[in-house]
Amino acid sequence: MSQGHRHEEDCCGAGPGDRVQTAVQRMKDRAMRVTAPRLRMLKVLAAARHPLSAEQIHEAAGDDQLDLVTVYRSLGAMDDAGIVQRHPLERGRSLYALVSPGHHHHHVICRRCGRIERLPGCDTSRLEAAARAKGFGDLTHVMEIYGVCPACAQPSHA
Amino acid sequence: MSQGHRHEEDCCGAGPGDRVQTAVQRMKDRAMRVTAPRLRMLKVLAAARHPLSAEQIHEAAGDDQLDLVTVYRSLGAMDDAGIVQRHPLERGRSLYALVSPGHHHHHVICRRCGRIERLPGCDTSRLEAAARAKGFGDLTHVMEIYGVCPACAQPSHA
DNA sequence: GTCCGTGCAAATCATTTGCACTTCT
DNA sequence: AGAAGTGCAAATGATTTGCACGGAC
Repeated sequence: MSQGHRHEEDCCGAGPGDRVQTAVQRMKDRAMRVTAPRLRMLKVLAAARHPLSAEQIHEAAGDDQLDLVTVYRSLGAMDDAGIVQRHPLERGRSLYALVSPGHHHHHVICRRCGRIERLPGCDTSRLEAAARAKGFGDLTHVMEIYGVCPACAQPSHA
Repeated sequence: MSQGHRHEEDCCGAGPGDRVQTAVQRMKDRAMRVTAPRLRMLKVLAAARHPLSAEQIHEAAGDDQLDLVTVYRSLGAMDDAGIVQRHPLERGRSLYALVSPGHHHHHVICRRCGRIERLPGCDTSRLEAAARAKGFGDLTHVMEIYGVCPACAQPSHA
């Protein structure tokens, strides 16, 4: 999961700082405590250009600065609060990303190297409508596309 | 990863027995061995009207008739062969279902009671096209919708 | 001062792997 | 015969929980 891309922010609007502030505000609204470990996590999440695993967040935040268990617990709380979005994926792993309202999207994940890229948009409305028609409510969805990225598809790579 | 469409009759009127036979044939084509444990699993899968967990398959096939490990290993092999479709879901669990060519679909899963219902169709073509445009190949996708089913939404149920 | 959040250790749980043995083909 | 499949035990790896302490409000 290492490649030295350095892209500040891709497209629209809010920089990392703003996103942290927004998240902090939402935590306060929810009567959640804003602690040093959580701020570290938020900074990491705000700077990330794609979803991260708990382990990656732990490491990026300085693994000696906060416990992995705390990362899991805080991510759980933030997920419940709608501050981060959890992306459950194959083999029981999950990735987490700060929620950007109005920027719902999904990803392609390379089956071999784990590289992740964002895909624009989401076509689930029809399926969600069908689910709603069956009487289901409070809908959310999980969706990831898996494939082999260009680099890994290179014959020389085999 | 190719699916050879051959009999149209499989599509519309296939009973459990037919589905087992189709799966057996595909296993033979792939030089996979058709063994007693695998036949048991196929019968269970063919009779199911929704995806099952490895544990459920193990139990339904007679937990003393085959080992849980065998269930996992065979499901893995059948998944690779495109005979069963694996539905990875939250918390590291997976469900498996016999593949019905031409009947690709997804499900709604009740977050509270685990009830599963089939939803018609799949709208991922646009996203897969986007992934392909980014150079990714050999695409597959994971997608499940989560919600609260009518029964669990009942106030009296709380 | 209260609670929520944290750290550390130990526990879970679904799934995987090593190895020797059995059984298809 | 020989490879593929199986069973049992033990390992893995991500995530979770128990409990006592510490810090945010």
